[in-house]
Amino acid sequence: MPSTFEVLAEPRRRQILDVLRTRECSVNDLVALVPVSQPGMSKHLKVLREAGLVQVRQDAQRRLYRLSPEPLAEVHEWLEPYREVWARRLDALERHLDDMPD
Amino acid sequence: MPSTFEVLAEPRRRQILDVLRTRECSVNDLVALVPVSQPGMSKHLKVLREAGLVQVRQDAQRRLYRLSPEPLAEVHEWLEPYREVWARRLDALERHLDDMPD
DNA sequence: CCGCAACATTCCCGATTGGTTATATTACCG
DNA sequence: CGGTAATATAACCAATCGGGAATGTTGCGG
Repeated sequence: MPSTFEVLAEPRRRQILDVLRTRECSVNDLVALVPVSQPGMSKHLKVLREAGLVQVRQDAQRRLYRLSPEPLAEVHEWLEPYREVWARRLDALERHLDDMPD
Repeated sequence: MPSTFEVLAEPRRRQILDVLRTRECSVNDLVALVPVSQPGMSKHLKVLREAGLVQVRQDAQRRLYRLSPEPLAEVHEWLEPYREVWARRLDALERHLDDMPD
């Protein structure tokens, strides 16, 4: 069972999420927008589903996929201590620049 | 050339970064802390180096690695629009709960 | 300048991954 | 109920990846 990080490693999966972020889509819609075959799209969507990053809703013959962003919180939280590090670095840089006469 | 996302997909590489976040380390230090052989560690460090996530400094025979968090900003920025989505969802949930009589 | 200690590289392996083609499956519509 | 549109699954392939053993490389210390 791949982690959210591994699921996001695939550029096309991120691209799929970028589309679903703005609107619900059928599989065919996504195939038209992302350069991948239909079976390939179904595979990616399965990975995204199992990671909890998308949800499906049936509409006649179509399946409408929509974003389910909760698992992204894990990534956000992993990143948090690093944000502190780079904020500290920016502070130090600013103080250093303030000390420069020119 | 792998993206930051792909580099972070590896659990052990995240583990390495977690260590380097708090202190500068030699390769041997890291081998003692992360379950991987020394050649394996050198490989991971190479990937991290080429991604700009760590920097090296030579100290006698040792090489001291330290975190270089800047590339993580890319991940942070990709995540940003999604934070808005899940913030909206939490707001909606709260409003909904406030509307419930019980 | 020799020998060791610390790392990096090479080589090889099994496993996984992403992709496509071909083939189910499913649900509507006439 | 038969056909078709939409999607999923199966089967297969090439490429990549992570891992370890063996082997280079480099820089110090005596």
